[in-house]
Amino acid sequence: MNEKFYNLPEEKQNRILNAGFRVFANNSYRKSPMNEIALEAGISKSLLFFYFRNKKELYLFLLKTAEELTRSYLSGTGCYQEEDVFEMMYQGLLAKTEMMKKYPDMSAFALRAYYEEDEEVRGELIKIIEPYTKLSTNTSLPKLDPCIFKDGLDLKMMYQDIYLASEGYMYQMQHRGPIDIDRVIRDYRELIDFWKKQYLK
Amino acid sequence: MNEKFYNLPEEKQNRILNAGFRVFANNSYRKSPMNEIALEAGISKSLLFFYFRNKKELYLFLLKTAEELTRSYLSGTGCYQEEDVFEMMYQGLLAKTEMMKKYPDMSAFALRAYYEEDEEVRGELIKIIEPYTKLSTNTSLPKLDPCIFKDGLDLKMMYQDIYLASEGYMYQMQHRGPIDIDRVIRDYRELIDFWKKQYLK
DNA sequence: TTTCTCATTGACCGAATCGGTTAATACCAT
DNA sequence: ATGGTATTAACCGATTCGGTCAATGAGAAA
Repeated sequence: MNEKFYNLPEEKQNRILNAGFRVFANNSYRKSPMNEIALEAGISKSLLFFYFRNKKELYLFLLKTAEELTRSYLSGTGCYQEEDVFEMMYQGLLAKTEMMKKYPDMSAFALRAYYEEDEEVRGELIKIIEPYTKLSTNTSLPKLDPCIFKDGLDLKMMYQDIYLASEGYMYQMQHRGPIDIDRVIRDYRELIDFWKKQYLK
Repeated sequence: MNEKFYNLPEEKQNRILNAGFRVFANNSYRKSPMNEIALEAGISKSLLFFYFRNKKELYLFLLKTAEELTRSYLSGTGCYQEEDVFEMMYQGLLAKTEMMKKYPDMSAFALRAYYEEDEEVRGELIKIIEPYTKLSTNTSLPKLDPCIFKDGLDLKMMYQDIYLASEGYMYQMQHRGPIDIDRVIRDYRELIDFWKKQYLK
C-alpha cells in the first residue's frame, strides 16, 4: 500500500477504513466492489486505487489493521490483569463498545473474514488470523478460586452462564441496528452486579 | 410462482429452498445470483426460472415460506402453553434446532431479510414481516409468579440473564460453523437445570 | 415403435458491473 | 507562471447478471 495514506488527516483515514469495514462486512470478498467503498468513503474510486494497488491489498490491509486495533484496545483496558472474573468480562465489553463507537463494522468485518473462502485472499488471510483460530476454541474456564464463591456452586455452569449472556449482549449490539451504546453498558453493568450478588459469597 | 413446484418430490423442493436460503443469507438481495442458487440446488438456472418467474418472486416466496415454517415449528412445540419460564425457553431452543436441522440457513436468511433495503423488494417485504417488527421490541418479561422463586430474587434481572444467555446460544449455533447440534441441546439442558436449581425455591 | 406430454436444459442476449488504467484536472505553495 | 501533489472523470476489456427460448430428454400411452 501507498505510504502516503498515513499522511491523510486521521478523519479521512478513518472514513476509508470504516467504508471498507462496512462493505466487506456486508458482502463476500468477491462481491465487495471497490467503487462502493470509495463512494461510501466520499472519495473517487481512482483515489482508492491510488492508495491501494488493488482490492486484495486493501482487504488484507484492513484485516491487518483490524487485528492491530483490536489488540491495542484490549491491552488498553486492564481486562487481562483483572482477577475478578466479572470485572474482567465487564472490562472486555467496555473495550468492545469503545471500538464500536469509532469503528462500527470492524468486528463484523473480522468475523466475516474469519470464514472467507475466496482463494484470492485465503492464503494470506490465514497467516494473519491463524494465531486466533486456536485461541477461539479455548472455551475452558479460567482458574477460579472456589473460596470466594458461594458453597456448592457449580463454577463451570456459572461461567457458561455469564459467558453466553455476554455473547448475547455482543450479538444484540451488532445485529439490532444502531442503539444507545451507553444504555447497553449501563444494562450490562446491572447484570454484572446481579451476578456478583448471586454468585459471590 | 408456478404451482407445479409443489409437485416436485419433497427432497427436491427442500434442496431449492435451502439453496435459496443460503445464498440470500450470505449476500444482499441484489448480489444474490439466481445462477448460484440453481447451481447449489443441483438444477439448471432455466428450471429455476420455470418455477419462479423472476428473482423477486423467488425471494418473496422464500420469505413467506420461512415465516410459515417458523410459525408452524413454534406452534408445534408446546412452548407457548408452557407455564415454566425455563421449560419455555428450552422448548423454544428445541424448536429452533429442529428447524436448523432441516433448513440450516433459514433463520439467517430471515434475519438478513429483516434489514434488507433494496427498493425492489422492500415494499412487499415489509408487509410480510411487519407483524413481527413490533413483537421484537417486546423485551418485557412475561408474567412470573414470584412465589415459586427464591425470596429476594430480582426477577427482571434473572429474566435478562437467561434471555441473553439463550440468545448467546443461538448466536453460537449460527456463526460457529457446523457443530454437533445434539451436543448443543445437551449443554443447554444442563444450563436450564443449573438455573432452576439456582433460581427456583 | 410412434406419439404425446411435460420436466429440464444449453445456448444465447442485451444490459449492467467489475477491477484497474490513464490522462487530465484542481489545488496550493513557491 | 511554475512545479508538485492530491484527486478525479472517462474509459476499457472482461465478466456477470436477469431473463428468454428453442431444443432435448424421459417416460407413459398408443
